Amino acid sequence: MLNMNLQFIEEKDSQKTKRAKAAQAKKEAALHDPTWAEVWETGYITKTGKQKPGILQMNLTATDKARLLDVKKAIEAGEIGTGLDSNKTLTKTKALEIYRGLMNQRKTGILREMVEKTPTNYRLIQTVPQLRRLVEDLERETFVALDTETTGLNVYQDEIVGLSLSLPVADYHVYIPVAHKAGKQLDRDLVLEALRPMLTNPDLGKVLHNAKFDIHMLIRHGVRMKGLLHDTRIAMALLNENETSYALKNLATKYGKYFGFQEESHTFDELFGKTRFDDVALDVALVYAAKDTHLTLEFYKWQKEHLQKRDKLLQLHRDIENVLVDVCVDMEQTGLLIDREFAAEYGDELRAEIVAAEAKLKKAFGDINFNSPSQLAKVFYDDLKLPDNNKRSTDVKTLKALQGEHDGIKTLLEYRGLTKLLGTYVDALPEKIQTDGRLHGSFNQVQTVTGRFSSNDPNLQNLPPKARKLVIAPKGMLILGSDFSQIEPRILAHLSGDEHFREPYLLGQDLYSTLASRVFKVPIEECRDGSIYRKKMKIGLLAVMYGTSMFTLSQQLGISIEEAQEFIRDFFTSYPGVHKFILSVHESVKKDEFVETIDGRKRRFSGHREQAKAYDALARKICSITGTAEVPANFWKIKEIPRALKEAYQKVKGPVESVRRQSVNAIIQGTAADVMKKALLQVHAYCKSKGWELFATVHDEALMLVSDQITPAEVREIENCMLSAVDLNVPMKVDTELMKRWGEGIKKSEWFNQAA
DNA sequence: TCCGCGGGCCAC
DNA sequence: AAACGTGGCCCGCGGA
Repeated sequence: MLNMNLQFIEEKDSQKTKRAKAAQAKKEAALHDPTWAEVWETGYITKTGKQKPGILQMNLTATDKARLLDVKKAIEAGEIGTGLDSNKTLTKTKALEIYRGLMNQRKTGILREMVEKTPTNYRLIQTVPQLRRLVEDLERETFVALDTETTGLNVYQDEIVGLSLSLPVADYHVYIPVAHKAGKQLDRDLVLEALRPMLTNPDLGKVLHNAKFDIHMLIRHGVRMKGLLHDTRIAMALLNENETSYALKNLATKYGKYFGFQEESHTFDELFGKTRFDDVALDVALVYAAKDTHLTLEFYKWQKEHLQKRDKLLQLHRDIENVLVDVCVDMEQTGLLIDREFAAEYGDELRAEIVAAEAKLKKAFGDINFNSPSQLAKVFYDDLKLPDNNKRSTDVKTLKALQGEHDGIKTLLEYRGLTKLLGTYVDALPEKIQTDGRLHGSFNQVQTVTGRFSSNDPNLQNLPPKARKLVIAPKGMLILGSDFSQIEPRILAHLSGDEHFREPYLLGQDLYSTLASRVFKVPIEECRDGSIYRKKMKIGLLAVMYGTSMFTLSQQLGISIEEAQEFIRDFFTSYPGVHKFILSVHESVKKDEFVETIDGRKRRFSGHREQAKAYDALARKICSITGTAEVPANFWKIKEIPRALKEAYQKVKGPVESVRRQSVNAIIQGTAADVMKKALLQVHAYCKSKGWELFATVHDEALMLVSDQITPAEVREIENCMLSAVDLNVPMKVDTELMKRWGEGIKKSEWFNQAA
């Protein structure tokens, strides 16, 4: 209920939905764009300069559309002139030119106004006495807000040019310039040394927005910050995982009215664009930077109130996410050692194979760019007249189906694999190596709606086995990877409480074999590892957990839709607790418009209640006509159902079923993410005590660098760290591998056997 | 030259 | 008529 009074509940579209929506929007914009017509009013000018009346049919990007509306408003308000005679029509080019001028005019105006309105308790620290006074005042604080301004965003290369601090007790906000190109200021090292006791004091709480960045920057200048109290970016992600932007200024613009910041806040980009912060004049820098920590401080107080009203979320924040920041920083600092020689050789090898494949492809398909789907589609479906099924797709699935039609397709598939491996991994990874010789990817603990980690620049969570081989352990060290075995099915077993589903885990039997034997009603001997029953069951369970449609399942299993339906029916009959659990999630998300993990992480689905009610009502109506318990899969073909009813049902079916799939998945995936985060905290602490280092996490796996003298007992310790994060009503299992080179892991038992 | 988008594809 | 959850990166392509 508490969620209702806040504007937290917004739905962020998945990448897939976003793409679909964008495509649709583009289509519509291309057909008819009244916005543009409004701006032009009298018509439009064609490329050749001819003026035409009527509505312009032009494909406008959403950005341009917004810009033109902005220009229109500004002209009407007299903010800016068009510079045109009144009888002339505005061209698109001219309108965008006016827009640029308008932006510059506004920017200058905003900055001037900001400086003029600098609050009296915003202060520049430019002299030693001022700094000394600041340090004295800091001693009376229990927490402060902190931020760094830098030359750029690369935490391994860029530098701090200033620090801002907000002092709640002393009630003032400072900016300490240390490396601006102009203006009176103190030396960076001197300032950092003066602040070091305070920065490294774990008992003085620090409040930051996106603390990871500033902690990295401070490490770069030799200071390891301690005492992170609250990260407003992380807290915001917990309070609303659907937020479209987590930039502080955007959040302030949206939520500032709740904590005393009425006016619009402008992002760095809006105000400074590509200007480096050390080029910014000090009076401007003060008002911009001090406002940052001022905002952060007030935002923190406001967020704290809301967290305190939500026990579980507060705990999740305090005990998991907040303390995880340091783990994340360490993980990124450790980075990965890349075998450059191996990468170079492997790259050459791949390049040779690609050249050979290209020659074959040229013979088969002509001199086109084989990386271009549009050029390939032209050759396949226009020239060679291959069956296109109205899709003209060139993806792997389609190509595999077409393999029999043309000899060159097999080569194209090989070529795809080779170029993907080379371009995305083998060539790309070494290029990201920083000056310290290590590859430092970024791990983000609050970038996903479910609570999983994401990774980027480069993404270390999607390296295929062949690319993992580029990563090696430094001398005297080994790579150790521990992963939770079947964590998501185990969580489903726990949450559903299904006796039969839990049984194999309690008895230490193979889950998929047991499931297969029960569902397919065949002896367990026929369902062992490698059997077709077990394989099908694995796909089937994924379908159950993620709510796959019968169509997709039938495709994946190579059976008819009816057989797929029967399979799922049999599964639910065999495991009624699982069925009950899934239905109960559907019910609760319909009632609450959110679901939560065991640790209280929420995923919210705004507006679902309404749609789910409509969907259920329409489904009942259809069922009353067909006389069935559920809407038949082939309802479109049933003549007795009125067309309008079919259409109304179809319209809500997609979104409602999508939310249902997402909600079941969010609980399972999100709980697994919570478990992994707790495990990382334990593993990190243990590694630190040993002088070892965590360097990555891949959803259900923790990867670390350990001594090559590691003992079996120490491996058990690590596994126990992982297991201590789990509290389910079925046992958890952790598998550990050791290796010199990632992707060449050897099970711990074999590793120690062979060493002995 | 840079940007955004779409198709495609890698991981769990 | 549309068809499975969570992510990020590469390339081509069209537009500024």
